[in-house]
Amino acid sequence: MEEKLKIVFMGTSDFAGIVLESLTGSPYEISAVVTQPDSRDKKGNLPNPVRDIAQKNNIKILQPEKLDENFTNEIKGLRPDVFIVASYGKIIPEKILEIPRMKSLNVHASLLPKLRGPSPIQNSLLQGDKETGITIMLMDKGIDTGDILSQKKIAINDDDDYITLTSKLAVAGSKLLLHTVSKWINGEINPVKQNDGEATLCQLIEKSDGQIFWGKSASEIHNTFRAFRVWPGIYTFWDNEGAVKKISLTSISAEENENENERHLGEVFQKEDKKIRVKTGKGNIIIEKLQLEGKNETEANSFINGYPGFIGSVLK
RNA sequence: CGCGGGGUAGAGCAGUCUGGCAGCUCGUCUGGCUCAUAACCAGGAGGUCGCGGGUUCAAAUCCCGCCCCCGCAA
Repeated sequence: MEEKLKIVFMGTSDFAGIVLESLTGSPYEISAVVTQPDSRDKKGNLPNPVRDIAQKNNIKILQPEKLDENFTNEIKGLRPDVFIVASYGKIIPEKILEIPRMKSLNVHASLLPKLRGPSPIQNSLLQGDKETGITIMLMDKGIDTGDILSQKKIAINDDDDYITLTSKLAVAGSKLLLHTVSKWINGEINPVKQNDGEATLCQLIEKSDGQIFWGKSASEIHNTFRAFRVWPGIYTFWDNEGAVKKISLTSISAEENENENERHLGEVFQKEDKKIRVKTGKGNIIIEKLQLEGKNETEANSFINGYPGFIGSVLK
């Protein structure tokens, strides 16, 4: 009888949560889950699906502040056969990656070498791509530069946003991972080097990336909205009779082929159908729901009942 | 003690500083008008002004305590 394969899982996001969930149903043993420390908030802890799923399945949870020597020794003590990493959120030192005899596998949400880095899902949406995918690869000291074990393409629909695309990718990624792991441990896969010449990089997303530039086209702004659906969202500034307030747009659509030449960029207006529109560099954005700073999210039509001056103002 | 905005009719808001009839826009109901509308006209219903206490002839408004929602920062 051979022993069960011992996995240590490392991950933090929603994407990682779905992958972990599928591993809990696999024939392998999950020795421990490593995830980011909980960030605290006045209103309670930020959700961490990985932590929650591990808790539910009675899996040991490690939330180290630093991936230092103490942590390295703790992991060594678990004698893992393989690491599985899915958007952990920190760069993992080579010393740790080298611990398992069957190496460290990463589930990355792009078709590598395209979109290496921490935000592949958002960036595929930002670029308006029609297709992305999942790559399972071996981890090395570079960022998403390791040899590829398997890949699967996923179509992006026009109505996909960060939430739906993450879910699609995670579900497909989970399947591909289980498949790949079983072949990998049986020595049935030859890793393939990445073509570095075709590589593209994506950056960590910052809150300020969510600010809208009205000079961009409606479809570019809408792509930003799709990409930043969960975080950081998209926002703009409204001068309400001298008081400049931040407004988050929480539901919008794009109207690419309309052109209101006589209006300013960022000007808010209505047409016969009463929808709230904003002029952009190319086409209009229709605002369906929004949230004024300090207030709850509201329907755009309700908002203008209370703030009729919104129509005709110019957003910055 | 991190900084700040807010809770008033089903929805969105004004009114609070300076106490004095509970307001606006939308929705809703009734009737009218129109070839027609997310249009227009007339009329109506709908409120423990977040909760508790205090001051006052009089409190949405001033004072004290509490609850809840949200933005920023981390």
